[in-house]
Amino acid sequence: MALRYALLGLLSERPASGYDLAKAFEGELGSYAWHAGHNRIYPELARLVDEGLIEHADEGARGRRTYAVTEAGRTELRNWLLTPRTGGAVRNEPVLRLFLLSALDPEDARKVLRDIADDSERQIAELGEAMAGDTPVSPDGRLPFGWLAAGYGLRQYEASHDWARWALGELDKVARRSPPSHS
Amino acid sequence: MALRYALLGLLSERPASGYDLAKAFEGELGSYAWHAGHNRIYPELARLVDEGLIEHADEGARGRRTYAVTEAGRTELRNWLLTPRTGGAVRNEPVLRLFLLSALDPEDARKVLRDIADDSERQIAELGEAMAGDTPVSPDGRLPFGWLAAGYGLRQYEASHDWARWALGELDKVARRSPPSHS
DNA sequence: ACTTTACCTATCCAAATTGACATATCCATT
DNA sequence: AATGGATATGTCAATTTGGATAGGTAAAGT
Repeated sequence: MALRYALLGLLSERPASGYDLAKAFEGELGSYAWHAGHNRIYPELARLVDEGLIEHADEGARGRRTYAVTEAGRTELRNWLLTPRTGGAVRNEPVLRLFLLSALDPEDARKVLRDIADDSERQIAELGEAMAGDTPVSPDGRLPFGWLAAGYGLRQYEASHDWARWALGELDKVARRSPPSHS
Repeated sequence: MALRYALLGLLSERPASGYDLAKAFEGELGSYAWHAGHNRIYPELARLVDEGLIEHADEGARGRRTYAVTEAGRTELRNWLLTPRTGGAVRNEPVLRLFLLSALDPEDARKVLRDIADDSERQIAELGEAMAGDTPVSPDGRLPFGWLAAGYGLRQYEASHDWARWALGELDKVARRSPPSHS
């Protein structure tokens, strides 16, 4: 039930076709928040049109059809965003991996943690570069889509990095207290 | 396809019944990483037994049946954890909300951001308390389940908190540059 | 002794989701 | 003019999922 709001949100930034929307889900949005392929997008767009939350806006080349949010759609999205949801659906494989890390023996866990630390470091560098410079301005007094999200991503990666290094330290502590069996 | 690994992971900590496992998913594991109800757990346990990844361990009162991981299951879990997966399934409603925040006008966005800041502050206090004290030790040289995860959660909330306050600042900046229309 | 509560496993069905398949157009290169 | 790649929309069967429902046992309270 969250896909529809993702679509409404994307369309509220600017009108787009199903294809455009599918592209959007391949970026950070799809990697960190919610993913959907075109096979789910097209049917959902049809439903949204039925319900009057979006409307057919334009026709382009190759059968391209762009959609735009209606006033009703904007209201629906706003209501959803302003209603604090307790316990929305969470299904996050990367985080599940972290939860299960204790199932590995310390050596293996260390390897995974080092990978996480390296990876997050890389992402931090990338995002930091992308966010360098001044706050971008939008003519309508809003921050551009993605700017806030990028800031969030950056902080998440920093947190992951910190955590991985801390966890490595914790493993070391435990190792010192109860050294490996071959001793 | 990740549920099975969650189950293998939980069972590798200690043998448990389907009921126990369902309970485990109601805690932090289910809130932040992956959720499953008993209606999915029982069939999956049956499949895992079929495939020889877990085995029937014990029979208790009230028809209680506990399962334990087999050597094959342990290997399967280890392989999964050590194989860095690019783009595992992510479906995270709370984060989606953050991505869509730019769709709100600044006033509404501020309200949401303040809620996030308040909420994360509360969570930080809770988790910080839970983690106070020394690193817990396990007899087998492993960190107990949940300790690493709790550390991760704490850092995530701190990142959320930072982010929300930063985002509020960004909104202020934009507001100063292009003041509200009623001016 | 009786009742309530927690424990414990199980299945059914509608809805959601995925992966694979299908089709067609436009554009750039050769 | 032919080829190939990116654009673009759709469908369908098989699986996964979630909500509801069902039925039973042990322990604890009264």
